[in-house]
Amino acid sequence: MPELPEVETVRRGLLPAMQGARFLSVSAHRQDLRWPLPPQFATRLKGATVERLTRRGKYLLAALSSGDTLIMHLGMSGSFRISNGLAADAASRHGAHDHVVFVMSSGATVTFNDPRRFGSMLLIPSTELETHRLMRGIGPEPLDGDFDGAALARACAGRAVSLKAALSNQKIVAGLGNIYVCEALNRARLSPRRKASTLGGGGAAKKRADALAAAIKAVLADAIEAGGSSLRDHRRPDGELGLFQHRFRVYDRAGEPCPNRGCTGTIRRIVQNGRSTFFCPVCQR
DNA sequence: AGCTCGACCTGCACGC
DNA sequence: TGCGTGCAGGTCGAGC
Repeated sequence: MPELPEVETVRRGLLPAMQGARFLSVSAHRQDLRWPLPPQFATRLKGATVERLTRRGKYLLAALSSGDTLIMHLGMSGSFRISNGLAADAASRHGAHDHVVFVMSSGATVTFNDPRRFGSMLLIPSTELETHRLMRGIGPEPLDGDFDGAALARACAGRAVSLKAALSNQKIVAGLGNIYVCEALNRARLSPRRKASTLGGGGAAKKRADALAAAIKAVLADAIEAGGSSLRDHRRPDGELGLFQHRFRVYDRAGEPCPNRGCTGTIRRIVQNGRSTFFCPVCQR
């Protein structure tokens, strides 16, 4: 499910259920997510209050009153669902792939579901967050004010890889994945096959970097405003569908006309680094 | 160090 | 109907 807009949508959906609320009970129906759940997972959470629920790239971070931070990642197929039934009920009444259930003092039950189990939950002392191996080295937040063409060009300097590979790399920019990389490159009219290092330098290179940084910000902001994308039946925590999939310009649109103004090209699918890329070979150079 | 690729897992859509 | 194949919004770690 999750690239930055979906994770941000999940975060906003979970806020009223989790932020400021205490864990009344925690049930782990499966320990073997991407990594095994930490020892004493339920015990360490129980009784703690979620002081702040934030996001870094595609990670959700719950800072707890206990001094720990709960790090959550949705992998490819993870989702959260909020329900409000009787607490004892809700925790025991769980369906297929409901791996973790939090019963919160807000009255909400928060259920983590993840068929493929590429998602993860970790618990680490908050003081170690910044130096943690999963956090250290994550690139700039693309929606932050100081992310711009120059920052992007700097991160791509000397990179022999394609723009597609570079933007998919969380160390270069945080939060982009297969969909939004394709979408941003189409908006910026840049080829996914172009070398990332060609964003560096003056003149035309600077124009490319500025256009790409602006396109990344725009597509992410538009997608968040639409509540993210809902593919394959995925839902937001409140059960609503995100709507941005209807506004994809290229993703999964091979054979359709390029939507860029004045362009008569046709969207094509290619494979880069083992993943589908969708782009317009006519206007994306 | 950077880069490519296989591996991790389940489910679904497709063709035979 | 069943079975095989390929594909899916991620990312880690082995091996060059």
